[in-house]
Amino acid sequence: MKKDKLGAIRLTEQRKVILEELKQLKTHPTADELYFIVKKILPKISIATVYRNLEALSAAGYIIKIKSAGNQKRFDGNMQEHTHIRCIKCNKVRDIEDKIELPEKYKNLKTDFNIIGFNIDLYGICPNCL
Amino acid sequence: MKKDKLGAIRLTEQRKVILEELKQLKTHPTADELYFIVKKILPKISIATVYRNLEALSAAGYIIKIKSAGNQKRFDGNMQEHTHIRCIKCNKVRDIEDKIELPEKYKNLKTDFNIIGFNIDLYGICPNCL
DNA sequence: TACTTATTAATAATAACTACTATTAACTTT
DNA sequence: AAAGTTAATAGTAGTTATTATTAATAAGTA
Ligand SMILES: [Mn+2]
Ligand SMILES: [Mn+2]
Ligand SMILES: [Zn+2]
Ligand SMILES: [Zn+2]
Repeated sequence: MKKDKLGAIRLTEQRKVILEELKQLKTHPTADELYFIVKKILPKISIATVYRNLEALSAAGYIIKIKSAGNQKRFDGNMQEHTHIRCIKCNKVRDIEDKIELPEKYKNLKTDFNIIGFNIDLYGICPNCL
Repeated sequence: MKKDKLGAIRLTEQRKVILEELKQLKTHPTADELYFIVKKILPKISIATVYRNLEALSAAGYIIKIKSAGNQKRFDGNMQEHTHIRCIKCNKVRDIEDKIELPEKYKNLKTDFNIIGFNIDLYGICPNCL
């Protein structure tokens, strides 16, 4: 079985197209937005397949799932570490080139949780909504 | 970042109880969790009233709405600036006393968005899920 | 008081997933 | 290659968390 080094998932035709199309976008689409894009290439694809595979691809580490933008999840094919800014009006997400680092002094915060990582995102208003 | 002045909403009995109960908790409850707590004091309250008023109270600046913890929103009556850590297994949210500041060098990020503020939250595994 | 507006409880409706099922495709063993 | 086994898919049903509607009630105002 030809499995990829990232996670153990098989890259089916549907998954390949979802992944390729997502990687070409800078827009952080929602599942349904990506469904309409992918449907141009695979007209018979089911929306459930898109949802299922966006989940599978993010679990396997191929893509990023952005949960904090409105009530819909958004997806990102750009695996470079980078920061996002989200529009509080329309929930669109834009990349910010700079990778924001957490200052040293916050490396050992007092908590009984086992710290794995952190998330920084900015929020504001996009040019379109201004 | 910026504290809004409290909006003008009428504090009905239901709203007072929701607010008081929420402020006594350190647990960042979901709407339905808070519904069961409030029901002990106001047994006839409707769950829709809890949802509606959590929205109203957060819009008016009385409470904080935490959107990035799983698929349910969580609410926080603690209006002191503070940071959260979220358990990636059970989505519970815990306070971290320290207020994390965005380093100076990130004050001038290159973006065409109108930056309003930023969010930092940590994630990890809570003692219960370990 | 009479009128107007806001809020409520109860319930219906919605949005965004998520699970199920029968079918097909891919891999493994014979 | 054939048969057996497992994984993935399309289509659709079901679920969950929230949001809208509605008729009744409470609060604010003239
Ligand atoms: Mn991005
Ligand atoms: Mn808190
Ligand atoms: Zn916008
Ligand atoms: Zn936990």
